[in-house]
Amino acid sequence: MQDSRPHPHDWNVSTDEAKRIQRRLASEVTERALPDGGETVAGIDVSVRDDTAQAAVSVLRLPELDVVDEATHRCEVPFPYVPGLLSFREMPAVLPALERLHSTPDVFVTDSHGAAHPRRFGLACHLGVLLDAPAIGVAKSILVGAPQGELGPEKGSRVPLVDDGETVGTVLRTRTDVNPVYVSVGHRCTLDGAADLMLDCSPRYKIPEPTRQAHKLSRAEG
DNA sequence: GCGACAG
DNA sequence: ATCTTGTCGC
Repeated sequence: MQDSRPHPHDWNVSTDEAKRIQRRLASEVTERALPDGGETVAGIDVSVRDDTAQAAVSVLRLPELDVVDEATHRCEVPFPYVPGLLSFREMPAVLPALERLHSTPDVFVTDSHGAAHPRRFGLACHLGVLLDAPAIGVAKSILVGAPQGELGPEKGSRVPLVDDGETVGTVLRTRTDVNPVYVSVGHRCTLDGAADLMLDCSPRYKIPEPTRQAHKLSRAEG
């Protein structure tokens, strides 16, 4: 992936400014069909140790899920962890890592929420809008909303994640008898399409292979 | 005021 | 997220 725009965003902002930015950019999230065919999916994750963040991106090709590209970037964390403002903590480390890729992924997947967020603008949305590319959020726990109805125990089972009367995500069982993950729209995808793709990316583990690989890479030293 | 709260 | 050993189960 080649160099993106010079100053996509100023990350040194107050929490109030961050919330205003989220509310403004949330209106730019669009829903549309995901590209189909033998695509490449980039998993993104960030690990933090002693105020230093290491972002990692692992690009996998479907349907085999072979790793075809990787990149990392380390920097000081510029923002504390505040529920709802995760993107302001992790994006500064993620963007430089993306610029180091040798290819341009078709879809981006983050280990966080997209629209399943207080202002409907989680990290997956922020990434998708800044890159203007398809993005999906896959979190391991709920930030807002509640599962609608009971989720079946079988792999592939799914129920809506509803917040304030609005479907903001999908509770998806990627492994039989294992806790589900929470999928939500980041940008340029439909909720069902996102859940379908994440299921295709989880042939063996609960966590989709792209973010699973990125998680390992973010924890690796270097 | 109290509890909840992605990573 | 991170700090951490052993342990139950396929």
